[in-house]
Amino acid sequence: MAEGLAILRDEEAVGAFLSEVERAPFLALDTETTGLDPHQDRVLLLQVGTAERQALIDAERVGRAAAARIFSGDRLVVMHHAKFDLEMLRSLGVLAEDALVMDTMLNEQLLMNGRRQDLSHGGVGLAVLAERYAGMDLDKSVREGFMGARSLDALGPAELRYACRDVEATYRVFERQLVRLAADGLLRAAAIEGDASQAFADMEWRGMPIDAEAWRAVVASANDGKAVAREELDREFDAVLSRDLFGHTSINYESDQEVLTALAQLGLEIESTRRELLLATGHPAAAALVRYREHQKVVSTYGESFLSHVHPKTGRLHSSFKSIGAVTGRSASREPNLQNIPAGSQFRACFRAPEGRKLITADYSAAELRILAEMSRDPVFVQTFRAGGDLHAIVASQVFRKPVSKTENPELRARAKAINFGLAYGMGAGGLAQQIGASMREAEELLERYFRAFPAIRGFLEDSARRALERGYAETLAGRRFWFSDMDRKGADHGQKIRVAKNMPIQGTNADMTKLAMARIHRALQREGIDGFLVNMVHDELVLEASLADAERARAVMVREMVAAGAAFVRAVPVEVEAKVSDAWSK
DNA sequence: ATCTGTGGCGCG
DNA sequence: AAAGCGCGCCACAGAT
Repeated sequence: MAEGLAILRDEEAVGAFLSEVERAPFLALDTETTGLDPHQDRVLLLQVGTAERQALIDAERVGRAAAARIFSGDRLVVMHHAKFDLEMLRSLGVLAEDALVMDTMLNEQLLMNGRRQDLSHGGVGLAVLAERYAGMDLDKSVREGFMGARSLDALGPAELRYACRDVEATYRVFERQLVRLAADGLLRAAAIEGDASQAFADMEWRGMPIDAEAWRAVVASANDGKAVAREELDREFDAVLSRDLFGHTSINYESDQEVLTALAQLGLEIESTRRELLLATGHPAAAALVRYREHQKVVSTYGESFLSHVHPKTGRLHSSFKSIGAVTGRSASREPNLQNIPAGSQFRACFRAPEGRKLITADYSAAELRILAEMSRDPVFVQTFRAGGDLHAIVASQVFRKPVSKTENPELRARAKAINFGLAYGMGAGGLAQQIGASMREAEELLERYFRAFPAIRGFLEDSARRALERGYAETLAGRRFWFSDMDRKGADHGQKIRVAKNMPIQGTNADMTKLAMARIHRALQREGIDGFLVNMVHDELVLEASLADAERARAVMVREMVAAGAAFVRAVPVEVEAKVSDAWSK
């Protein structure tokens, strides 16, 4: 790495280096930046190379051109936490649309999923992997030197050597990971994750548009509702509350302890303050508490603190998406979480496209049940989806022995929907009884009727879960795996493992297809020159912002690519996507 | 004054 | 309330 200490500052030098390493099967890439915010901070250094040879590139002078060359053709570029580097490069104007990307961090998560407790953060850092796979010691203390640096001149020889070591480490780690990924059948999942990291990077960088004023109005009205609910609560609890000089009650309704005590004084002995138990008492005080809680939840979680995440430069919400956020393979969103915005509420309407633009919402219809149909090949499930029938309604009419449709006995359809999901994931008769407010005996009978109507469902779920426990892992249709080692170590009981074994392949396959869809949409929009980009993903739903002129084309791309991504895994039944062009995020 | 675990609840 | 799965955020409670 002798030449590594010189910084390349022109395109010819970059070109010369790249031709020297063009025979390498892939390149490792890393960046050093002035900070973590792609909208405020800059890329100083771009490091690229192999295990033997690395180049340091002056990012501000030739970063964009260098990146264009690095990401050209179908070269494989490997990064550790690629989303971060891609997002920082995105702010340099680098699109990397043809890039073939792999991510050593996501690879490690795939390899360790369920095998190590600490997989979420510390356990997959580059320094840890460098040590684990290549016996390299990445001196962490040098790394701090980069963060304060405002320019390349501030970087001394130690920092530059360190920058080269990161590339070397990434390269060596990936070489070793490849062998393990292949051995565990994880190459396809790794490819999906790598592809999706580009879409996630762009999505985070773009951000979700929000109308903060409209949002504040919704919060204000929730605040009013909370105040009213509070007065109502005070009236209900009047007999057991003490008041101060001003007549204010001193009870803290956020404290479960205090609430339980007050309820007991009213003669309501319940084991917890969960909504379900409160409502079951049928007492007006409990009902008032539930109403208060709803407002409280809205005001606290979706109140002013939510708006603190609006970016000062862009005015948008740049949530941080963790591609592998759950052991099933699902992603997670934070700061803010854009995946738990109240549905069918005023809040979703506050996510509005800017002037002259549109938001397009597209979601898979009954994704998990179609996946279950694919996996089980249950004849009734398969036939129903092929015929375009209403599965929940059919379940309801079979189980309740009454005609059910959107118009006839619709409440039974809603119950059947809950049953469908619950039973598919291992809910027992007890859970079902509670869910639908039936007796244990009735629930047992319903359950029996359900599984008689869909003979292959129970058999499939039980067989596949048993096989998963035998071999030690569950897996999705893309080959993503979840090992039971952590659960075993933690002493999880058999039933819990069985339920995870039933659910993970289904939920995880849904994640596989949505991520594949994201990657395909991201690429297609760029290839077709459409003015549109992803702004949110909620497990089986994608939200895209597009110009007015391109909205229809963008919608068509979404539907086409989501269906294609779904069809990569689900073949026995059609994959259906509902998409809608609108001014705001809605279903 | 801060950290960590837990209960409760928003979403799919 | 241990028994349907997966998350993140808020507030409280008990700890340091």
